[in-house]
Amino acid sequence: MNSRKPKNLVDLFLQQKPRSYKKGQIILRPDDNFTAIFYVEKGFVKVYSLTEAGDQKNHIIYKQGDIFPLVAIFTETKGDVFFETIDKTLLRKLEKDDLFNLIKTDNKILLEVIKKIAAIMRIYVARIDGLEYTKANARIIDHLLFLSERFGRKQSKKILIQVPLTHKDIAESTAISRETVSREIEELQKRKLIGHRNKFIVIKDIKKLEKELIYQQDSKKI
Amino acid sequence: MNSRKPKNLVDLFLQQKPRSYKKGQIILRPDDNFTAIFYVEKGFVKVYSLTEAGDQKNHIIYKQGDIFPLVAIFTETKGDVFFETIDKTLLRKLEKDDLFNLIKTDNKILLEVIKKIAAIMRIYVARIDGLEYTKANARIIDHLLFLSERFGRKQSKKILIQVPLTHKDIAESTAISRETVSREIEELQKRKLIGHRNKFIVIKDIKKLEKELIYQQDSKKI
DNA sequence: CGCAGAGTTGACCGGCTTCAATTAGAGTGG
DNA sequence: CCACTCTAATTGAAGCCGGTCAACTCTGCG
Repeated sequence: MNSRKPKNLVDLFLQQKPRSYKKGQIILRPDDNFTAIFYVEKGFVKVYSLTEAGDQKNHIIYKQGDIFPLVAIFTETKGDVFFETIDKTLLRKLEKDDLFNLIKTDNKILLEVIKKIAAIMRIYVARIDGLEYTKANARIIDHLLFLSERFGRKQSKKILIQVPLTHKDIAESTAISRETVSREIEELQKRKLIGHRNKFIVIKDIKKLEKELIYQQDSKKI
Repeated sequence: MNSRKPKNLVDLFLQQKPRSYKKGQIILRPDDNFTAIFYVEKGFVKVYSLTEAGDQKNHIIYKQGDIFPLVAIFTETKGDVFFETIDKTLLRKLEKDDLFNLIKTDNKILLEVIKKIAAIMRIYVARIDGLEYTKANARIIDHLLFLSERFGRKQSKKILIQVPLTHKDIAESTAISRETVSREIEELQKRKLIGHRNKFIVIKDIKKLEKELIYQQDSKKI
């Protein structure tokens, strides 16, 4: 660990040496020792678990500025999750002990950590909420809105979702079959609510999409 | 706020005056100002959002030792969630500013806060993972296992899930209709995997239940 | 005692998974 | 740079899981 005292959390990570990964590399697996913490400088890291049948269940995708793992580091329990890059990615790695030694004395950085964790927690809440839509198309639309908030970049009236995603990824994030995802996505494209620009999904009309979600969702009562 | 310097986080909360609530009272709603943080001394607080159709979507149930809200307090964003007691409950309330003033100087307590948050985050991860089972009975079985880990109390070979839950609650936590929950629960009772002791669910054979989950789940490949 | 909410049960049917058979596309190595 | 391979996506058809509706029972509580 570099000896210069870091100004803030990001500064601390940037003192570490950069590690570059290509797409599809596993950074951490369940049987690893979770003694280090990573900072995403560039790229994307997908977190998922596996069913006994071998199907993936995607939890979250970390992007630039995020740190991981959080649960394993701060609870001493390790989960059954894999961390895998889904694009060319640049990480910084810091030994857990080094971070803990620092935050024991540096209160400002500890508060930064807490805010990062809370921000990720907000994502998790949104994921749970989205997964609780009972209809497949509501779940997909909600997920698209979720993605546009987390990875979206506004371009005039449209929103470009700047993360490389396959229909398979979306299926594994929403508990829907891949085929149904394809069909629903195509339907939304036909209706000009979404589109795509070289591999990325584009939200063409977010207002309409939000209204669609309200309309689509199950209404047992009324 | 009491002037004596608290030894730890729980101690700090116990310095506040106790507030008792009966079942079904709403502690916080989306339009409230989230300027205070609560500690659960006794009882249970359910967190949920509403669909536009008025259906509840349950996120998590806080129990003794937990603190809330977390996301709203540490990210300055407020969600669309309700906090409601589901039993006779005792809470301690602390103004956000008081907590922040303390943790600015008391590093030990801040670290305690981070660990509490990480522990809750672990729950959220488990919830996401459970909601990503595509089959209803897998989702229910997983949820029962989840509940037994979070609220279970071992009694000889059985596990008593000590939290008052209705089938409706389970339905709203798993994105399954209430009728289907009833049918699946009954099936599991018939097969002696679960039972009930005065309003609480009892896991009679957790090993079998775990195996059932493996067996039930979708296996597209092989 | 009566009402409201929770749970039960049966029947129906439709949304989504599953299976299968191609097509398209992306990544790899000579 | 092109051929080869593997994964992703498309499309159609069939069948079933589970949502929905309805009618009824049960339970707790004021």
